[in-house]
Amino acid sequence: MLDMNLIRSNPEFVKAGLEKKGCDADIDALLEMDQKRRSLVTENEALKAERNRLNKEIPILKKRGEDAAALMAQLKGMADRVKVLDEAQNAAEEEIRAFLLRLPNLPAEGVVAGGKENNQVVKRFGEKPSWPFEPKNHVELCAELGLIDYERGVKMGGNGYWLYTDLGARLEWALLNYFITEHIKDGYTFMLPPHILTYECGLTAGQFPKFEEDVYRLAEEGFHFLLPTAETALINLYRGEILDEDDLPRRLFAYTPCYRREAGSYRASERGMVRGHQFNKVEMFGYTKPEDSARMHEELIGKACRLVEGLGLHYQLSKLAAQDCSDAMATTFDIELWLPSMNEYKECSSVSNAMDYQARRGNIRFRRKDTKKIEFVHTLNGSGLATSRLMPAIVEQFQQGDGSVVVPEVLRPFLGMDVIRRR
RNA sequence: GGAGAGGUAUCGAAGUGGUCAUAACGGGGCUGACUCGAAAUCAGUUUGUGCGAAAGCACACGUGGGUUCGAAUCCCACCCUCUCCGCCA
Repeated sequence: MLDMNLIRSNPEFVKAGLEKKGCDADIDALLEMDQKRRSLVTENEALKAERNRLNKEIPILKKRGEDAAALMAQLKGMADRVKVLDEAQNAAEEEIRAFLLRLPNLPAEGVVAGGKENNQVVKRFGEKPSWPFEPKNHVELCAELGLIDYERGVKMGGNGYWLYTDLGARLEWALLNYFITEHIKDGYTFMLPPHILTYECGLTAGQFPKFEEDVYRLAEEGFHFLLPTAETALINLYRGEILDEDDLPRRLFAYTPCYRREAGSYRASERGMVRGHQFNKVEMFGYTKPEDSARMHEELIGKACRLVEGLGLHYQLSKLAAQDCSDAMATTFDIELWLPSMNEYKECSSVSNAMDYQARRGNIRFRRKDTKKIEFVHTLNGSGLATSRLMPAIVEQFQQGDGSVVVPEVLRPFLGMDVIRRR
């Protein structure tokens, strides 16, 4: 959520930022609503002050045994007017809130305009592998090596699901273990949150109201949904709380499956595990003071890069253009893995700084020790990492002529083998 | 699922229609006094949001409505927590 004070005091700056994000919301209309609201508040509060003053006289009159009927009749008239003003004020506030909840975050300084085509590759690691034989794609490799059972996965979950079998399950688990171990080494705190969340969680994260249709909603009274990422849970850890300055920064990570409807199927172009309705992810999450969020963003990007580098995979790091960042984020860097069969780089991590956007939605604040002032925290998140594109990248990039796949060294202790072979 | 209890500041908790909700009482925190220092003791202090240039005003007793001149208090709906019983991994 954007700061109404900022919109009021610097509308041109806000408009320019929103335009960069591809949002054409009518800010002048919002300013008008705000003006209307404030004049209602002024009128209403003056009336209430007068009412409160007069009301205090009633018990005094009564105690003296005097007749308060005339005063009460006068106050009755005021009460009716207050009721009308209250309703108008509530309606105006609700209108503004609904408007603000749909506005995306402003892009951070230095984020370029435009969409995907303007993303900038800021770093490359490794090289595209080449082979003296015809390389296979990951669907073939995973099937042949018995890592994934696509058909039976679909039998269980329908289109968009797969089943990790035996070594595939163990490889997946080894990846997760590797990430978790590294995060613990870095002093991050491990969390296992609920997978079913309330509507309020999605609202705070910035996913609702816009993307209500993109999550799996449970058919029951109220609104509960399966989390699309652990970020949605972790952003709600301190919702509505005022933290001590000493509590910051907070460095967290969580493992959860992620459930996404992915309406509008990409299946034809994205085979295998590149896009599914359920995938595993370890998510890093940070809470900081405003002045520290840029530094933590660097830290999270560095951590995500190191995890991929540890696996020895060729990737590129991209700084996203404004319209490729999701709504809630001010700036985002993606780690994109090379998938030889697709001749494309595919995202396996997205590391973002939401600044105070999510904190405002969830009212997450902290108190400065010296001034005692309360401010919104900054929140950051990043995959560290999502596995569903790692396994394809690993089997494709590390395949050998005999159909086997060399296991990255860092996974060997967890998997207990050096090479995955056909059996 | 059944029965009961309850949601008031940083914590415990009083307050069942009025003129002290920043809110009794107690604890904690902070500041000061006393002390070589600490403990103990004493005194003071300790919510957030909105509107406003400011003074100040308004709002908030789980949430949303209702009754009333006036609601923490009465009525309705919803949310949450705890205890006991049942069921279950």
